[in-house]
Amino acid sequence: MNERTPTGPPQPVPDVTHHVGYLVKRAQAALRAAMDKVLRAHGLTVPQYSTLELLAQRPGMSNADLARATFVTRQSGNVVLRGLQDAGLITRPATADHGRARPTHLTEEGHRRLAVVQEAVYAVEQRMVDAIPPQRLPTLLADLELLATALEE
Amino acid sequence: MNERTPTGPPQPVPDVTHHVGYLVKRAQAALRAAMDKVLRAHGLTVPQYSTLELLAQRPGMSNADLARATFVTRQSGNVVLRGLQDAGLITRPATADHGRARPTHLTEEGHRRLAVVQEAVYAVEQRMVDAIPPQRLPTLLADLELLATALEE
DNA sequence: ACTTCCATGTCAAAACTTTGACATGGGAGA
DNA sequence: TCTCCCATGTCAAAGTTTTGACATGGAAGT
Repeated sequence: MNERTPTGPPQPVPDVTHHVGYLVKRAQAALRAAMDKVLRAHGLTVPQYSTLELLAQRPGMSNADLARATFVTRQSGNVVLRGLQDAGLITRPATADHGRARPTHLTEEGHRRLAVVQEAVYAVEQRMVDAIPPQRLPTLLADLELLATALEE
Repeated sequence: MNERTPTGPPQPVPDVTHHVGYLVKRAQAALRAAMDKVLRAHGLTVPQYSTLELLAQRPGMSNADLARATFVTRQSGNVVLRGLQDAGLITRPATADHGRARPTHLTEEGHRRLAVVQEAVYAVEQRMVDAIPPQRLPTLLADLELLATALEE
């Protein structure tokens, strides 16, 4: 074992459940469950909601853009868009004006549905924000971004 | 808009990609991709690895225990265990000694495979740890746990 | 002892996601 | 201009996960 360190004060052994990776996974699983729960009441899935939210802020994103931003494949993104289109929440031009990318936009109904759902979803976000000491929140956001970029490069 | 605040110094508008929820999702997606990449080389999936890791630290966990700990359903857990059993990495008694729960254990081969894979996986964990200023790491871990528990209750 | 309730294991079907493949449009560089 | 390369959209198949349902073993309370 370790020769230098005498048996110090009782410290919990850092098992897997205290690793960064496990905690990130756990937080995400809890988030997913909470979002699923509130979205189901409005007949939307998490990827569908995420897509609406992104389109509200950056209208004209293509399927490939949205897929990257929601962390799924283009093929999955396509399924999501089809569902939203069938529900009348988004529109896509039948023909691409430039390249193959077809810019997507929210319909009036899409904006309305999003506004309604946002109340519920933001409440979930708020539960997270409220759980963190206010002065630590900016640091937490920065650190989460550091984790992501460290793994993405 | 906001009447009190005069236009201050240039601050980035907090769009969706800066919300806690989005960043947690992004970090987890990056983690998943990184883990998949290193595990694929060893012929294991992420749930399979997670299961091995948990069993190494807490031998005798049942399928239901493992499913909860790896954030999947019992049914998915069952598939994972079947795969590991077929690969000879774990053993499950054919009959339950108490209740219906069948305690699972690593085989010798399971321990060996885990030891090999751990090197690669811990390198991924280390990339995350290295990205965070050391004095902030304990706080980050604590905050991730706060996020999770806030959503779980 | 009996009933009720809960957790577990498992089967089958449905839903969702990814992998693999291919065609098309456009830009970069010879 | 022409060729090569890359990104996009989409189809089909495979793989994975969840939803739903059911049977069984034990524990708690009556």
